[in-house]
Amino acid sequence: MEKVPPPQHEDETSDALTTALHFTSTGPFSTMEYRHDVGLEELCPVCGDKVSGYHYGLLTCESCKINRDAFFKWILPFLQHSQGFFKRTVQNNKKYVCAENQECRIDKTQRKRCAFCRFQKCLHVGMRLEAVRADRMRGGRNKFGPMYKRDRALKQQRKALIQASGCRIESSPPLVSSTHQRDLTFTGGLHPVPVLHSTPLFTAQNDHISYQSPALCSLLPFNSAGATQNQSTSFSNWIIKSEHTNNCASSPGSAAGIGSDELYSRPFSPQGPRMPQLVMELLRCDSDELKLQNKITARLLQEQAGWEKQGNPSTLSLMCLMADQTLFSIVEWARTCIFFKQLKVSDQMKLLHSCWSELLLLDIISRQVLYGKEGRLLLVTGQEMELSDIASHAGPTLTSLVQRGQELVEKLHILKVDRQEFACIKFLILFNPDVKQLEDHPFIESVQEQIEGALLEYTLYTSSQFLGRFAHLLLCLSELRSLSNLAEDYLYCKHLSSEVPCNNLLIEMLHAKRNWS
DNA sequence: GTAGCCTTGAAT
DNA sequence: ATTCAAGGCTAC
Repeated sequence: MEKVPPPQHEDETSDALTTALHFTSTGPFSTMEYRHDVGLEELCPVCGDKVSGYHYGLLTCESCKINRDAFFKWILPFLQHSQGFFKRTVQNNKKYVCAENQECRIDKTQRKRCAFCRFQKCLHVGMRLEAVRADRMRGGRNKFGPMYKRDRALKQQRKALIQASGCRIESSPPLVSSTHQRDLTFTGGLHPVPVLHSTPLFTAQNDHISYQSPALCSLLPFNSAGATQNQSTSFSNWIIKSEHTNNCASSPGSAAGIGSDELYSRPFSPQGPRMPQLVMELLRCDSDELKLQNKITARLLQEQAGWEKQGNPSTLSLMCLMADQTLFSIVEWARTCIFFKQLKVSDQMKLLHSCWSELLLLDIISRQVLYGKEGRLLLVTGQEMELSDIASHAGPTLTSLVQRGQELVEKLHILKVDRQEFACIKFLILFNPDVKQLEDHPFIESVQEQIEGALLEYTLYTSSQFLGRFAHLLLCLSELRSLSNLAEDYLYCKHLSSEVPCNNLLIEMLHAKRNWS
């Protein structure tokens, strides 16, 4: 569906960004200085054979590249209504069926044995449907060019990190145990409620606070560079106070832009990978979970007073109000966090408009992974819902969304993703260089690269199988993106049928993104 | 059907 | 002019 590839910004940068960009524009792993053969010694993620180059979105071997045709025969039954290329292939409409349990092992020697599982694996590792040309035109370049370029730069960086550390993949011991924190309880004074609207959530108090659609720009400081820690921003009837207890806004490195020299200068100590300081800096930008819980609970308590007039809202409406409040906290996090507050408000808005739903979803998912219990949904207020209850009350779309969300939570849980990694992932989502018409594109790209580097280094530091882990995290990121798109579509439908509260930030963001693209 | 090699052609 | 990831060809 994509029309135009994002423009390449490799020109020299303005003074304000010089420090931050120094690392990527002149450093040893500049995106402009990769060698052509970077990564070619890698193994095909589908079957483990030697890769022959980038094919349909990632480095694979020639054999798995060629198998796109069979892949399309497999996918065809699901795309009967598409036209063009698929119509031409329709006479070969051969349906692949797995003779086993759709979980055949795919490797170099066995890859021919099950076409179904092979192509499922192609999909799973990230081969891109869109890279196959409907018109079968040969040669030329496609929109994946910049992506391949970034990937190469990252691989080069990774290789250099490994060389610098002198460590081998199989000999790197886990240096730090998982930082899972499952000892925290958030039940507080609130009781778990199986289905929200069956029980009053909060005891009513205070006056009803109504609000009109607060524009995102009113949440952002007029001059982002001048944002201070305790600045109050008012909009409509809300007063939002920045109550961050972290020191990210006032830390010495972040005020005028973190220079890579400070945070990311020496990839490794001679002994091996070290804890990247940048990761700790990103973590410091996170607000405390308990404080967030109290703040959002308090706001919802105020809201509740207004409900008595119209009767209790539906569970879905309540969830939207909660999501709306969480969105406020996400915007607050963004506008005070490192790197982002250096951006112009216009770029800040573009980035937030593009990724709000991913951040929101990540917030929910990370809460389940870090603090949740199996089979239950832990809300931002600290309350819990039975997932089976949600499933029994939800329609097929929401049920499948929840199901996929649960699967992602499970994946991240098995990976034992910790707060540090979630903090990095949040930044990776926020600093998306593929967002259109960014004024400070080079800066945003450089932040993205720094964060990727830091996350990679962190996984090196904490995991014995770091390469797989890093790749897994990035895979989860793409699943998160597709889930958030589905969630947006779902929400939009519910909005059109007036089943969710309007005039809030959530709906405003929903509209803004649709108008934008 | 598979997979190694070939041709193509927009972007650089 | 070069690059390199598309699609094509064909021996197996």
